[in-house]
Amino acid sequence: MENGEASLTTCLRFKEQKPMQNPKLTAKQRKETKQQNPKTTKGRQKIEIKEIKEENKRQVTFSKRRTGLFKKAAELSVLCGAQVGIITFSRCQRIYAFGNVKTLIESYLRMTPVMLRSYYGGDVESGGGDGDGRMWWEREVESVPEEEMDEYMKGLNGLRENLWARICEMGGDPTVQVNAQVCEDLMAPVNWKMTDENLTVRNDQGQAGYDGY
Amino acid sequence: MENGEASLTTCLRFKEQKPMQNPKLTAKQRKETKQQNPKTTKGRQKIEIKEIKEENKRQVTFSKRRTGLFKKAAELSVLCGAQVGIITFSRCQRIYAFGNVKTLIESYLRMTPVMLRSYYGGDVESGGGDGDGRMWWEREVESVPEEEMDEYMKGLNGLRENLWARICEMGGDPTVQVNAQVCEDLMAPVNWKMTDENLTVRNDQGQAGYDGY
DNA sequence: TACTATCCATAATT
DNA sequence: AATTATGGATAGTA
Repeated sequence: MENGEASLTTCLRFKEQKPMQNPKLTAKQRKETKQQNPKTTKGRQKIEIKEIKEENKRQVTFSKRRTGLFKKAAELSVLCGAQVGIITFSRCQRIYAFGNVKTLIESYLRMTPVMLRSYYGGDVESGGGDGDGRMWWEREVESVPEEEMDEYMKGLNGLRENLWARICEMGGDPTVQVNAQVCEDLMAPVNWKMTDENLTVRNDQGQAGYDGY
Repeated sequence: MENGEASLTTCLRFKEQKPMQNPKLTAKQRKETKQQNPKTTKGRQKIEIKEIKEENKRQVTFSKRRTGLFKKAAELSVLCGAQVGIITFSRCQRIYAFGNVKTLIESYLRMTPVMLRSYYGGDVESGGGDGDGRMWWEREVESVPEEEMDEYMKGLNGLRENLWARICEMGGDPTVQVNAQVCEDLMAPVNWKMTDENLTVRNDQGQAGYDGY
């Protein structure tokens, strides 16, 4: 740990040589003495990337860095004409989302081949289904021959279960639907303005002025 | 446009006073002259946040900033014990994703009340369904009374269409399923290591060494 | 919350 | 791709 020791030494030396600030001085006095001794804080120090234990510090960091992350995402989107969506769950499962998350999720799922598979029948029949270019689960109920009806029902039922299972895979009671206020079209592709209100999505009505973590 | 003029002036002055570098010098010679004249480039300059027109420059910026964004997301996740997922579509609809996107999407959808509504029947019946605490679409086919079967079928069929419609809402041919190689569990909560291979998700097999945008 | 010194991401350049 | 100098994000403090 030569590195750690080195930075510790630096830190101590700093403290010994320059006591940060005389707490007895008023703000005005501090401002006046700035010219002679401009160093009033240690400024930003390097931190190790590991979980922050202190609850309060962690909340502050989460708030600051989340804001920074969303700002970077907005810049990336504008500069490069890309769509960017971010979903964040804080420790206490509060959602913070950035971008047109709903649309992006749908695009994402559409490009994910595992989405629609029959629960009972294994993989979706490849090659376009039953001769008319549609998958079996795309056919009208009325077009299913009577003799295939039972199998079709089973498949459809399984598909429904499978979809629901996928949605609820994370656990928890599937019948409980948290009534989240979900922002959906936050980010215009150009001239997007960054405000905390635009960025932050809350599960409940947090008190104003308290970030809520 | 005082600002633009000012920065232009600055730029010109720099060029006039300090020609960046003599192109005739070898790398070794440049390194040796560093001590006398340390300024060899203009370094990072301030840019306006607007769409980059030059294709090549935009690709480079997208690659750099995407990497930076994902790194920030990883740090946020580790420092604050939060789950973070990012979905990015480049201009040419190439997916780049970060984090356990699948899981986060499922959580997100679970907290979104609009997910499951009957296509025909309007809203899901509130209050727990038909007396056994389950929604109608959760019931086994076998438990549906004969006289309700037709309506049930219609509802189920509608539900299926509704789900699929939601998934495909973005447009495009729903039967086309791009075989995306989707990373699913990229980010361990702690000790997560940042490598380009871990971060980048491609829709196709790009040539090695070419970022592909 | 606001400030400030520091450090890191990245625009420009090779 | 690699390098360098700058600009902006942010850790620490008040």
